[in-house]
Amino acid sequence: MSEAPRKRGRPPSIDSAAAMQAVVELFRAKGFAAVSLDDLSDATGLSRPSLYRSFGDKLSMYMAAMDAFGAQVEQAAVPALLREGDLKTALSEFYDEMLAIYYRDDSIAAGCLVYGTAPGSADLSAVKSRLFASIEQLDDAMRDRIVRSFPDAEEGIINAAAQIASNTLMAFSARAKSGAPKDELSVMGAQSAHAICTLLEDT
Amino acid sequence: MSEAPRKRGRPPSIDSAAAMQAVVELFRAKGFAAVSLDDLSDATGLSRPSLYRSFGDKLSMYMAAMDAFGAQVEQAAVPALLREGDLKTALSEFYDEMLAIYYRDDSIAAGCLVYGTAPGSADLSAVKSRLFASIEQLDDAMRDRIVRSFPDAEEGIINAAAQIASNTLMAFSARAKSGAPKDELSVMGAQSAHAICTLLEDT
DNA sequence: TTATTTATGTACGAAACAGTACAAAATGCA
DNA sequence: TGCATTTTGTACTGTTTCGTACATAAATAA
Repeated sequence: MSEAPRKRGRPPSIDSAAAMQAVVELFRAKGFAAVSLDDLSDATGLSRPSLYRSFGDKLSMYMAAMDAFGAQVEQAAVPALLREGDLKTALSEFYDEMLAIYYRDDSIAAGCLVYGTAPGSADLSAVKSRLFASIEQLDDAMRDRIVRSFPDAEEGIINAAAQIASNTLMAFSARAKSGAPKDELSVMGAQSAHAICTLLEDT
Repeated sequence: MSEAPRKRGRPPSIDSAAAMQAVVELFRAKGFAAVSLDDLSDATGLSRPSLYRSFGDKLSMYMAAMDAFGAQVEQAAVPALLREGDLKTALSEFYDEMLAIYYRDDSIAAGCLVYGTAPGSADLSAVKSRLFASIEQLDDAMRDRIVRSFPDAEEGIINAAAQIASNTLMAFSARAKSGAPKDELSVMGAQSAHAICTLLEDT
């Protein structure tokens, strides 16, 4: 499996993962339409033809960037949500992990690549579908986690709680982009988690 | 005041309000960066030089569109929030009015001009400031309305409730753009209102 | 060494774009 | 009727942008 059959021609000299990370950060900061291929070329250090060969056209790059960003979220934040323990701390810690990503790029509050920039480009059907899938995935993850802590809650309440939990995260992206300080959102996340638990316990 | 002193030169032949409405719809559907002046020219029926004279450059048009959109929200939805009665129905009806705007343009779910497209263009400082102001305004309106129904609630709870109420609306825009059906969001709004009231009553 | 295969960047062409100069059109005023 | 004033669209400039053709570079295979 890990055999390297030594390929034939000139070996690639580009760091594909690092380039993709630069692509993610650029789209995250400026959105889809405002980024030109020259911008991407500058940010990655790859020539425009190399970009095409590696990632296809601009839309493909954007979609790939969303995949990469999603993988980072999956790896960094989702484990906090799934950890054992009470729902309130799990949610709070999940939000904090997401905020660490949203505020990752020191100076600018880059926010969420998906929830922050995809809605503005949802006239492209591929983007719209991807956004829908991401939201659905988030709702499902929230619902599953809630059921785990409150197995006897009725379905309507569970759905409402899950959606509120999702909505909080989506709003975080907009708030981060607007320049809201990270600490403020962290408190907001804890309060939101508290409210969700109150709702679930109360019924 | 309403005197028309009959101006001197050639009278304007353009309907400035209708043109602005077309500008709003275009930016709402495609975001800031993806719209070209030729698109705006086609949509409004105004020539490019006329657009410059009437509204300035593209960024000015976008800012003016956000003002116009905000005025529509102020006129159509905010009264529902401020109406007398219990908080739950006031919130639910406010959400429904906002959804009517978000889904206004029959075919496409245009969502919110501010929360849907501004985050993706927040690297422009003017847009970022405008987004921040809009969110702050929404939070304040929610807080005021909540205090009116729950004057004795403690401040921390009020803030949390207000932010949840705001977050719900912001998430609506993203969900609408993703293609979520309007009815689904209407139910979500009612459930969110219910949760907020539960939180306030419970403490 | 020579041929083959793969990767890379320079350089090109076509299209889209923003912004403006300028002349024509439409009104009031004398 | 002519003059001043304001609006309007055509036409033009320089720039940006996308996408690709093509020649060069770096490796393996024979």
